[in-house]
Amino acid sequence: MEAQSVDRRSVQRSTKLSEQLTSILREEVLTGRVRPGERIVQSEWAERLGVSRMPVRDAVNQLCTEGILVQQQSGQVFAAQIDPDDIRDGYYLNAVLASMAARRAATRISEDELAELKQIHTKLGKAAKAGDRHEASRLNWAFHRTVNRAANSARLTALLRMTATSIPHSAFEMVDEWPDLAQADHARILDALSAHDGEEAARIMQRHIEAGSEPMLTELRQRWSDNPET
Amino acid sequence: MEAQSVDRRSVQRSTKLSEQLTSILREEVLTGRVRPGERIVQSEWAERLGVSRMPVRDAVNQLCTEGILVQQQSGQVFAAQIDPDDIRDGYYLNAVLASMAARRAATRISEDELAELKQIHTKLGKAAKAGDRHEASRLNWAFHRTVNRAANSARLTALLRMTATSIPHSAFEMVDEWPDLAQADHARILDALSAHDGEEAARIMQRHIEAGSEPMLTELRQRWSDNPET
DNA sequence: TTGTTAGATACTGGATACCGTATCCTGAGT
DNA sequence: ACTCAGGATACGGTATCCAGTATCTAACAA
Repeated sequence: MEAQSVDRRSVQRSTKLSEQLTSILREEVLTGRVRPGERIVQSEWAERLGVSRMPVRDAVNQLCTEGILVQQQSGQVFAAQIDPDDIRDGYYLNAVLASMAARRAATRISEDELAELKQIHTKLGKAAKAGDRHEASRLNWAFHRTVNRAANSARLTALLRMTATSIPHSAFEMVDEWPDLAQADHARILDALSAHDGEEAARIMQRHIEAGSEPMLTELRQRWSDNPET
Repeated sequence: MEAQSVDRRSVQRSTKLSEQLTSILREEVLTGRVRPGERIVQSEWAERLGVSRMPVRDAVNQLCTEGILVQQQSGQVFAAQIDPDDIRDGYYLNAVLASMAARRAATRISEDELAELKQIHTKLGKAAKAGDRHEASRLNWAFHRTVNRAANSARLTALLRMTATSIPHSAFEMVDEWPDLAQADHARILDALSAHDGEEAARIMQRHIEAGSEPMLTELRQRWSDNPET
């Protein structure tokens, strides 16, 4: 809970300050540094982070709609109680949304986008062979982002963004056998998209994401049972 | 697009101004009064609605995370293109979330909450018999809200709130045979919850919501095919 | 001692004014 | 017709201020 002011000059022009604060606060709650039920006071965090109240306000609002924070009628805001089930549901929901996106992408995807997807796919294969996990992870996210973008739905994109917040970006670097499984799934997804077969694409995508999240969930269950009450 | 300032004194103390504005703006976009792709300028809407920029800012942010509005890197905000598939997906997603909530409610629900649910259920039955559709609709929402609350997950609640925005509150008053179907489903859900059978509750809940949305979706498809390009 | 009430305190939502910056638009010059 | 410079525009953020309300505290009454 010590001071950790935000360095504006470093990232500035790219990201909005309120978004940085959203990430910081979300992390604080999700990692338990801010305890469940703890009250969040805008002005305190503003001072602590060395910013004005407004971007904190925006961040708090955002996290309330994400369900990371909870606002009661009085207006006071508290850290939500997040349990393993929430994480599990979050992953599953992400799979459902990604599957919807794949279905829609199949009917709308252009040749250019297919080509881009194939390129990412082969690059990912090379990175995996070379054992470059970081690059593989990056390309994996690029693959999925491209499919989601091809779905061409602002609403789906927004919901995916929300559910994705519970998934660590480095998640796939943890699992050993993941790259090979992913490559096989991606290939099938690519086929389904090329054939414009929405149902097939949706089916594979959902299984793909659920399978990918499984190792992380067991890992999480492990940690939680080690440490039942924080 | 004419002026329609907000009357504060009417609802005031209960709802935040920014939430009222969120509803208004969402409605404007969803009904097409604000055309897809049309630019949203905070200060214009602030003046039009007779409020300051700030609550408009909050509303715009909220709608961006809902995917009703889209913000591009430049910072400019535009009305999203919402198509029938988005609505369909929204309903389905709502069913998935409600099903998750039911599963969790089954394991956690208290005797008090079960009693409350039963009370709502019987009241709904009476209202339906009496042909009071408005009251029946209200009680239906109460029923589902109670189940969702029993799930006791801030995160699920938040996501449900988001998906619910695409569902008109009066939706169920439109469908003739709905009350009887709903009563039967609700009874089975109640049984599953009483027996603390999560999987059963989840299964029925999902089918229940999907079935309930079907008539509205055909209605929507109808309207859309009548009027293919707004 | 316990319960109630009145006052002090603190925090949020909102209004207002202002600044720096990035984008866009427009028009002049080539 | 094209490019580029400069102005207009709008957004994010800061700083203050205010009103309403919720919570806390402490005195007072039962």
